[in-house]
Amino acid sequence: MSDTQSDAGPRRPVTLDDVARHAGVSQPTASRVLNGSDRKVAESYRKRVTDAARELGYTPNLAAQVIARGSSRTVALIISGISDPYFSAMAAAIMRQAEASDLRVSIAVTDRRVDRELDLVRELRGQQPQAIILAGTGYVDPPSGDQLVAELHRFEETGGRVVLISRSDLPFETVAFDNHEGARQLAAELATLGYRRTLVLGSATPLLSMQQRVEGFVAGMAESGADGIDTVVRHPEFSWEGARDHILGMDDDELQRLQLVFAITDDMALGAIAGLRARGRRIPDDIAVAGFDDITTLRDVVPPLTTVHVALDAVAKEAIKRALTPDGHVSTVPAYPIIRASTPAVSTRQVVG
Amino acid sequence: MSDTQSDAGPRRPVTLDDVARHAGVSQPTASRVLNGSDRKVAESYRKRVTDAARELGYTPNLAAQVIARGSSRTVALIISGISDPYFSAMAAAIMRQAEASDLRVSIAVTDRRVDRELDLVRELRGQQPQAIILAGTGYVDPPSGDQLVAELHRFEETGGRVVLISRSDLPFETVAFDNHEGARQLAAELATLGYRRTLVLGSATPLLSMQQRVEGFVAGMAESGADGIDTVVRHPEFSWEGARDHILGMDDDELQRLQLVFAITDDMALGAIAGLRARGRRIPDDIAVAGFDDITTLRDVVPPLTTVHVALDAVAKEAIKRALTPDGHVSTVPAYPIIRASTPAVSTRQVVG
DNA sequence: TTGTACGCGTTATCAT
DNA sequence: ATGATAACGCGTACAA
Repeated sequence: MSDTQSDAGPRRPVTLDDVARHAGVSQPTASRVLNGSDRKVAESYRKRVTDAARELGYTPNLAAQVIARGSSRTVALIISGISDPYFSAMAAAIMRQAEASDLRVSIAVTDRRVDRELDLVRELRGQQPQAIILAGTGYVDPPSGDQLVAELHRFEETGGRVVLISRSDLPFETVAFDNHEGARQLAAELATLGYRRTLVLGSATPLLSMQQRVEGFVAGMAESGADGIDTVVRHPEFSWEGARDHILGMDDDELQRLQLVFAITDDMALGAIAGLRARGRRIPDDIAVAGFDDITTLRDVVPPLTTVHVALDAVAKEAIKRALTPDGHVSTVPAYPIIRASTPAVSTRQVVG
Repeated sequence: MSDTQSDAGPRRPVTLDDVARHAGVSQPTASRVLNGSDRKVAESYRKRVTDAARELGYTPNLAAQVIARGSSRTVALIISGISDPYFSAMAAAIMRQAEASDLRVSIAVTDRRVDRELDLVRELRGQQPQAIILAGTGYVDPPSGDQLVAELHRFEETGGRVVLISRSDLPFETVAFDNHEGARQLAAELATLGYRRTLVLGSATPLLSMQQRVEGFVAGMAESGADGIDTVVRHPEFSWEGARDHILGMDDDELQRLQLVFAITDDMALGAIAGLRARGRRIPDDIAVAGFDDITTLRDVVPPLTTVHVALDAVAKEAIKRALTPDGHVSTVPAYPIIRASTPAVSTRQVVG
């Protein structure tokens, strides 16, 4: 009461105690009115407290609540990046779903650095989140896998939940989309369209879900039973640039005889297109291209890119559900191919060069 | 020591106390070793503590640290969305810079709902962050502006910092990029290229920075002094769809005589292109298009889109710097036009229709 | 250098 | 229904 509104240096934030005193009630009562769930407070008191809170501009100190309660209505999301259209869509979907369940999301980014993942889990564990969601990268042969598992187990032991998205490499609840099956179906459809000689652009970084896409595609092509199936798999750097550079560095003859490039992500497919164009190939007239993910960016790409669609909203919804209440073990969200103009039927296509 | 590793239900997380006891030292000593900055602890003790911590899998309870310290090495970022390529790039840049300063970033999304902004500030204030960074939307005539300002002031009074990005509508530290000047220069260059009859797609939502882009562009065109300058400004919904739909709904005659569409964001420019193509116009043969932001997506767009580039990294760096130590009041990061193939010189262009 | 004691803002337990 | 009082996990004077 003694300090004026003037700029008297950083003041202490308004606490529940201040509110209680201002309202002439005890601190627990104020707590019950403002934050507690059981509302057994007389109307007259209730009003005085809410008024005081508004007047003083009270905001509950979240940290204090977490400490006192022991839980935190927060989920921690560990994701490889956020500028990438795919991951940002994933993050957005998760935040949307989380908000619907009145959950805060704290995002941590690994930037594809393997060891960061372990550090982040350790750090996030300190936030006492309801759950830790690991989305994105999942290495085929996790370098610090044991430690990561140990850390996550500790988190589970203290009541936290661990949810994996698109990576079944660790022994925790997993929400997967069917990378293998999606790629397999895509290959099947493309084979039907007449494609035979394909370059598959995989990932130099050994990511499990990406490997599944490669394998699914190769299997789909093989299963088609068509004659002359010829699928070459390469593993450039896992990025737009990596795909483009690989195309740029290709042998001219090899490029010439190719009918189709399938990249394991749309991002790489777009990089491949950039490379192909730089080498004077027209799409789809000279060569067809297909990707995976069905990112939003595709709406602005010409020609429309054939890809595999993943229902990110469904994934996010399931992930948040799992984060709140444990379910079975692995659930799979379907992924299905969408054929667009970048892969027309081969028969109707001019044979060039 | 008495409990086994077995699944005996959710255990209590390991606390500093546990570590201290396990190491046979006092709790403050453990604190000094693991978290404190002054390292006046005997080497023998130090080792015992770190060993115990590792063995037990100790992680500091962040909430408790925040409470005890009163500060939090966290900045809160309030942003309109995260799936949008522009905002996700902004968020990514800020996270990158923050990490370099050993700061956590907690992201909150408004989804363009006006009132959310106020709610979020209130809520985030409870996290006791070092700073609150408001990026993105800034309304010309803020609906709940006074309350927002009051809330932010309270935050500042308690030692927090407020940093605005690209919106000088509120009386706080601001990192702006020169929307007006960038758009003005763009218009000047386009006028030089021979463009006269332009449709400007602004925003139905009254966003200050967007208004500046419109005004800058209009001014730039007018200042060119060229004959026949004819600039029409429209305000469709502020989105890809809004821009596309506006084009789709345009009068045929009006569309016919246009030479150029300038949209205040690349996102809208791409929507406009979609609309123009749906109406059978080729770009840039029939009509030219320019945007603003220079989002990453543009690398995959054909023809390459003329736009205004903003150095987001510089913006983010400045914002984080301000978040840590107050500076002047407003600093401006330059924005400069990049002419690409979507706006060729008019003289070299076929006059169609 | 190390330990004791207390405070941070909140919720929860228990009398009243 | 309300108010003392004790946690929660950690940092930090202060004393030893």
